[in-house]
Amino acid sequence: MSNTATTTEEHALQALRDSGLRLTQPRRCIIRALSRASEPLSPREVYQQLGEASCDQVTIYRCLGDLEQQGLVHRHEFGDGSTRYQLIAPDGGHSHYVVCRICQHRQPLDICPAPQLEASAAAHGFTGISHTLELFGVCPQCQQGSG
Amino acid sequence: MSNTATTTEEHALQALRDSGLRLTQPRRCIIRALSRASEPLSPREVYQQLGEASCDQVTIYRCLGDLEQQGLVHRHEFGDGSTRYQLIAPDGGHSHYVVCRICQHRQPLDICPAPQLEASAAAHGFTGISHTLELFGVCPQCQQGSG
DNA sequence: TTAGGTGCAAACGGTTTGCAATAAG
DNA sequence: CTTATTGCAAACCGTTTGCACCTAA
Repeated sequence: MSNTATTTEEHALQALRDSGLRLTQPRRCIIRALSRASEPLSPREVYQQLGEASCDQVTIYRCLGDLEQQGLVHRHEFGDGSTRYQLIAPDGGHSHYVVCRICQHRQPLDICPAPQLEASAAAHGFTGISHTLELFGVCPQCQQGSG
Repeated sequence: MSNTATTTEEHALQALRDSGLRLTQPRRCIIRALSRASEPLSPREVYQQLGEASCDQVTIYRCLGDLEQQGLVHRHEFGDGSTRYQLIAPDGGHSHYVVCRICQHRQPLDICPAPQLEASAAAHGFTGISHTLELFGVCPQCQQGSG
């Protein structure tokens, strides 16, 4: 897992600098936490990851908001009441999931209809397009358990 | 706008009956409010629509939850802090929107990658699949104002 | 008759806001 | 130096919960 040309983390840091936002300690830590996560993280989860490098939860909310506005993170709404964020790769890469309605288990999928969607939105004159996409269903295990 | 074979409203009422849920006054009114709306409605908006046929807001939350569980409404998360619901047509029809990040204006789109998505989720053994999909961007008018 | 549904009031919990103190550039 | 950013405390507000009463079937 050594870094390639430009890691997702480096990309985010550089983009922050370029956008004129200050590269503060909390922001570095939050970006690092996101980059190390294997799944999208909620503000609370980021907070828990931080440990000693901790900062106030409010700072996390604000930072994640900034990152989203800069198009550096992808937002997920898994329907459990809290928003989660995932660092977007330099090439725009991100994930989508199917969430089990019963046990909340998340299965990442290998699809993203983004191009098609963005074309449709662009046709109406919209720019700077992003999206949110989640699937919900009942996972194999929970199907057994309940009939 | 006279009704065809089966209106979306009738379909929902029948489905509720079939599922064993009781056809109460509040549920009828809420379904009617949804069927008359030209856009997805939040619990609060449903409440405001009801007028004299009013019921408690808590009842609306519960009813919308039931309808979603029965797969009769499509859930939308426009990112403004409240969930919105849209009655699903007998043929499964529903909409997706691009929401302007600046003025919150919503533009309905004519696309839905559902089949592709569901196939992907089904490949992982999930059943009873539904989805949530929203696009975000800057609308033509707001581009002029700030650009 | 009898579950399932509803209303009311109160609790919950994620997120936002105001403002003084702090640190990045 | 200057201004963006942070931390703390408190407010916000959509949503959920507990429980007694009501009503569809």
